[in-house]
Amino acid sequence: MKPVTLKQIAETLDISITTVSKALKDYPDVSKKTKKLVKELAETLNYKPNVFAVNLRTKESKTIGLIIPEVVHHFFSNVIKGIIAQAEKKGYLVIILQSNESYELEKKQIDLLFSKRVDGILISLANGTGDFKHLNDLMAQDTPLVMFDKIAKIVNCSKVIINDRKAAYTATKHLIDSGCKRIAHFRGPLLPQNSIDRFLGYKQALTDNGFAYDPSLVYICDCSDQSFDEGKNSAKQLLEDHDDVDGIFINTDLVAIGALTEFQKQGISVPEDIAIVGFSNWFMSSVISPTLSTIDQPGFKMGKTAFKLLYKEIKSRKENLPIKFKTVELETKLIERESTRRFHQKV
Amino acid sequence: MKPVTLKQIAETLDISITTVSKALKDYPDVSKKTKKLVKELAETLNYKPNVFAVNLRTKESKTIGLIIPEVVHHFFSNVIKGIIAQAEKKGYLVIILQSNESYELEKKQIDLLFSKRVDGILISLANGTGDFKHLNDLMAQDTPLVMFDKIAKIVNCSKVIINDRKAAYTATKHLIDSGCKRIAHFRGPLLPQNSIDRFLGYKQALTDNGFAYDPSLVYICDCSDQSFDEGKNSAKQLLEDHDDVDGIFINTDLVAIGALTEFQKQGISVPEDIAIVGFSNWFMSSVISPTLSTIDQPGFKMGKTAFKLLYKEIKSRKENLPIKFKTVELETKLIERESTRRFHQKV
DNA sequence: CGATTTTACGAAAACGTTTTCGATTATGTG
DNA sequence: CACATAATCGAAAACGTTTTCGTAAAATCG
Repeated sequence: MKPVTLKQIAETLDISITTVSKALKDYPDVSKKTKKLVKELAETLNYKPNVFAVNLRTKESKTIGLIIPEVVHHFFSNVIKGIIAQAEKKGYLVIILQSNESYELEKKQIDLLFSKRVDGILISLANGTGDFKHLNDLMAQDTPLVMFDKIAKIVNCSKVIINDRKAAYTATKHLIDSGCKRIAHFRGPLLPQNSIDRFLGYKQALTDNGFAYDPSLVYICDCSDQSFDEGKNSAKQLLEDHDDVDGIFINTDLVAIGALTEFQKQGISVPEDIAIVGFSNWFMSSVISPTLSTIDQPGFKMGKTAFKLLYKEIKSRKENLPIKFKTVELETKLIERESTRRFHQKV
Repeated sequence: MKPVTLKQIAETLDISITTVSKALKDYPDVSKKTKKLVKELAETLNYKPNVFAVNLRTKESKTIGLIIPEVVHHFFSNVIKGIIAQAEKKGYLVIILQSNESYELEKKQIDLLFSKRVDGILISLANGTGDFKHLNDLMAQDTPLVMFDKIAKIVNCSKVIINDRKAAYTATKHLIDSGCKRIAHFRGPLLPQNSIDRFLGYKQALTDNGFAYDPSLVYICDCSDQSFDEGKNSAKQLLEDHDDVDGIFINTDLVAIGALTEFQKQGISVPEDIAIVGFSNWFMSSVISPTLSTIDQPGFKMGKTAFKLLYKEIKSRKENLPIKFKTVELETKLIERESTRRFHQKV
């Protein structure tokens, strides 16, 4: 009933534990004969090394931690999938924790993962996180850390991101190229760098192309569970406030779809009256009517590369090589769909 | 730089390791005085017990494994969230693996988790899984296992499910009560028990209410990534095959929304021409137009209770209590929305 | 055949806890 | 004061592995 150990194999074969261990790991100083004997017995006894002992000896667990603001999220769940897939390839397991966008929770979870002695941590920051002591402490204690998507530029570690600003610029430029003359923006919450960057990209696209930036055209959506409703509400508000807006760049597909729904309800036609570009390329955006132009945000790939960076760092540390932090910026691309398909007047 | 150990505390305080360990765990046979001393020093040194050693000693890792067919899935991601939330409450961490609906992968992952010596495993079966040796082996080797949602009735372990058959019956009955005279069914793949049960519930609702069961009204959707498109295609096919269908019970909300989209495109109005009931209560179904009637499937709660059952089993095993397997059936409820709001003619 | 190198093996320490059980000291009782 | 009891403590084993280093036997060589 009890799990087989090296000791048992050693005793039944009447050799030492050392030799058994070495045989199983193909050390050169054990004969082919005994290797074969040991391996066969191990096989028939279904021997599995006790990871607890291995961890203790080797000081590593082949496990990494992942802290994510929200699991139920189309983008993040794709990231998770990418991370798990890549980790599995390298023999790593991943423990997932959810910060619920709370700084306090995030701090606790970092602590928890550290005390669990994971080999490294992958994190996408909570919106509330403005202090980074917990992250710097972690790294000071020799735990590799890489941040993705929602990052802190100040923290010195590897990162994988998209260029939110550039992507937003492209999205807004696309509205301009589509002939929009007055372009609004539904932005995300004030805190995370991403919504700031997207906002800045929007703004710069405007000014670069001779448009005046008008703060009254920027609406804030607190992208929570109610994203969809916030889209609807902001759309409603926009219609009350302005009658000349003919294009909107929206922080997120779900909010955009909310807005779209509201417009359709009020008889505003998209894209003829108002063109819309979303963000994320959520699968639903290719599915609704009109299909939604958007920025493709490669979640799965982000997960994969985030793990790859972490893996490199773990390896470097083991081999005592110098570790150099890297920031990789993943390509986004504009997906043109019906919601911006108007009379094109490219400049 | 190196982590603090009991030994270091013991040496600086000039007492034994034993006493330090006991002091930290509030054993009765150590004086308040030394307890205070030890605890204070541990605090200032930021002592964290080495989990690897603890695991080895106690033979448990306070970690459970979770195998799920697909992470990027509205229902499953809610289950994941529920599991993580409940596990965290009890001090457990969860390792997530994805089977991609593959039996082979599932088997490997069970093996992997077993060799990682997780304290227990939560699983929702892959569609392809028809053989259960890997699960029975696992349990024979003393690893607690509980299955949820996609289960195997044959395997003797705790389970948490919904009554798919009953829910489907309710959904279909609702169509009948809404005045539908000829009701189709878009079912899921042939294998998993869930789609079989939903199909059976549909069938029984028909026959119980004096409707003839017509196999030609049952369409199969292989609920993969392309669920939405399958919904569209099945809808298209249905319109070609039959012109008298006025109600459909659909295996999944996403497929239902696909069908809905196709109907709208072809000028079939929902619910007037065809009423639709979906399954899952995906948030999108309350958001599209017309809003979709559906069966609410409590993913988050399912995750929580699945962990609770597993936790109980882990505890029982530790205390050598007899373990009794339990199957808990979670309530589903019909959500009536616009897609079935016709001339009600309740019997 | 003696010297040297290879080959094959094992003893033992170490990783950091937890827990049993025995020993020592302090306290209480008559 | 002698003795029993209670209060504190620590030695040591155990969990199962990995790895260093030493040694004995076998093979090689001149």
